[in-house]
Amino acid sequence: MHNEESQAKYLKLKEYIKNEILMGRLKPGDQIPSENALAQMLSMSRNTVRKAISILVNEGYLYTEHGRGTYCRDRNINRKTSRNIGVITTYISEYIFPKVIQGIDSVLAQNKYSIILKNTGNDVEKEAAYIEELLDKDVEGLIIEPTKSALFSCNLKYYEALDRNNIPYVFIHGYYQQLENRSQIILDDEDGMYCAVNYLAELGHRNIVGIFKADDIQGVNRHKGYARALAKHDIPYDPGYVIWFHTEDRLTKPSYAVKSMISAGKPVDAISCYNDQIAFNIYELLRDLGKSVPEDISITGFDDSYLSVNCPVKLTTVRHPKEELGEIAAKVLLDMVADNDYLSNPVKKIIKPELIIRDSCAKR
Amino acid sequence: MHNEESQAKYLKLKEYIKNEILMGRLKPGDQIPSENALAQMLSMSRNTVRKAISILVNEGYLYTEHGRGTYCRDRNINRKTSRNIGVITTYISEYIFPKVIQGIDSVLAQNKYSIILKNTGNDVEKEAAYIEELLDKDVEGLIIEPTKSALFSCNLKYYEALDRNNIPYVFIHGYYQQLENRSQIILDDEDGMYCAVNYLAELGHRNIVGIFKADDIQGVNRHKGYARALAKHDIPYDPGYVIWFHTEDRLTKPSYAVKSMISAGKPVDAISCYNDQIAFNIYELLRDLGKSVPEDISITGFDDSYLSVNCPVKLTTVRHPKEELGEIAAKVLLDMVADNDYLSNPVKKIIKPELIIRDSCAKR
DNA sequence: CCGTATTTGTTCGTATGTATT
DNA sequence: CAATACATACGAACAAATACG
Repeated sequence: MHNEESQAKYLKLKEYIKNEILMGRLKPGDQIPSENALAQMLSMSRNTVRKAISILVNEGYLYTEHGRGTYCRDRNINRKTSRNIGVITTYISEYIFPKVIQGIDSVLAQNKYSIILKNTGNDVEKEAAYIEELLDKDVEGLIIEPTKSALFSCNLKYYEALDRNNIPYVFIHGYYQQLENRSQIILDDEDGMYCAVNYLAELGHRNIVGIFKADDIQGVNRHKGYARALAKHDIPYDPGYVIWFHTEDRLTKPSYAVKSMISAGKPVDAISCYNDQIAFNIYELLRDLGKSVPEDISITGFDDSYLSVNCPVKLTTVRHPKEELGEIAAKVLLDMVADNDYLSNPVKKIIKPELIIRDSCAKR
Repeated sequence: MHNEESQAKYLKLKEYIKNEILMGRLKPGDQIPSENALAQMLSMSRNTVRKAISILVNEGYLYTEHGRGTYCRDRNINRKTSRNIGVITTYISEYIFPKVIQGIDSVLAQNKYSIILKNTGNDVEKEAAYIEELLDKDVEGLIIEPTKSALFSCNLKYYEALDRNNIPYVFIHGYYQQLENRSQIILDDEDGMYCAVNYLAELGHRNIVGIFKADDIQGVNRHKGYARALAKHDIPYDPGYVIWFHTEDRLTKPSYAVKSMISAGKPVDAISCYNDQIAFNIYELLRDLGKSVPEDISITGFDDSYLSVNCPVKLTTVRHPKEELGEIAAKVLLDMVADNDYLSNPVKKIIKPELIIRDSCAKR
């Protein structure tokens, strides 16, 4: 077999039909074209068509009636009792993930549900593949941390498939603009960063660098808070003080950009960072450059993670209610599972963060 | 079709083979004649033979191997194809858990398996409940971090149920003595602690405190390594220098015990800790007591976690191959899933740890 | 009720691809 | 490398169930 996709013809047809069903273009009870018609349309032999169909019959997507035709089966029957909830995260890291999943697990375990864990590594295609996989596994609901949520989601059709199959889902941390009217448990990222930058400005700092993640909505919103706080204090917004990084260059870009600024002699009073990881890296960079925190430069983190207390100079940061967020998401989802009309009642919780003042900021 | 039984040829062959298996004339592992051979013998086309075989493959009576042949499957219990693997951990914490699960996930995702995650909070009854739950959910295998593995397991019957149901499982980090001949991927805890204490002794320390967890087998084994290293250096074993703690008092007991020793004026040269978390706590205690590390007292950790590098004085510790361990466990489990006779071939991997020398130990 | 067209079900033959031994 | 075994694919014929005029 030497097809472009190096995939068997019958498998391609199988996937095609399966997709039509998942995407709702084929609804339960709908008749598919006859074997002969398909064979002619797709210029393959009837035998090959039959092979594809027989697999889908075996998997429960189709059923055949002798002399009548082949039809799409209603697969929603056993869905409601699996007592499994899918959790799709972007990263399984030491950072805030463990506490969030702890919160989710505590609520789900109490209600005798299990977590099916998937992580995308912030890869949009994996997100699509995993939603499809979980559709197959009959989960009763999903908790999803969106992948690259600042970008337009190309996986919209998969979310629509979830809607059609009556599988509720809750977004955490971020959401897609196209799916704004879905349930979501998020932090008020704008307000959080506003608090941090406002605090820096009140301490007398004027040249405040902002470091933000460009590819998720949290980064975009935190940047908004940064700009708003500057405006309040009549500090002109200078794009030269704003550093944007992406998932792919997260380990190099922020440090490199700050280093360039400082060695170019640009005045820097303070640096407000996208999160504690960045702040920790910036702290180490400044130390290596011979600058002391907070005497020479103040820095703020975000998330109130273990890093903010483990850092030699404890970081002033913005509280992220990690476990609580997981708990709320799980509770909201279970309510949606019980509610037949959940699509009309999306739940949006925007958690107000608070500033945690520690040792990494000083008066100017 | 006008056969005597008015039955399709392929159905007859199917029933015939199925009967041979049920009557025990075809035993698990036996090879059936090749498709061509059967076609010739029974004077039917190879296609018809294939149809019969494909049904039996689907029903789980046979399996085919490309290029080799078609074999009889061990079918005393219906081996499902849920493509789910249960993972039972003791804690979902920031500590080493995320990296271990990352390793597990990377291998399972590659093989299109999903993780069903359960955490016991080190509660033996929850362990039992979750094994039972996962039996219900048709997982194909389990990766289990044993709960309180130093104690005699009262959940033996649940593990026996797994055996009876042909659901393979792999222990990680520890194991139960009663289930010693099951697959297990563990660290050589004794050797690891031996290296650490040996290193301390070679630096000239004699009064070496050891802090160990009493309720898991890792603690017991690490204690053995501690004792062996002392013996090698002719340092008498003094129970007064050994601190045992349990899951429940892990946050208070070690610090309290060390504090008591020091305020009682007992000479302490070095402290070798059960893990980096304990070492980190002890570091903070010593700092608060005005002792400096490593000048006044040397300390060692265990696990090479983020804590050992985030600690203001970077900890000398023992390397724990967190991701690798997860990967190995997942690979071994998948091999067992494919092996009908996995119970006779337990895989035991004991990973040799190595000492990571950083800044928390000094010559006496 | 009959006949015809359509649709799925069964069977055969043939050819070629690919993995294993 | 050759032989063997399973995998994919095409084409053809006929059987059996159904739909419809």
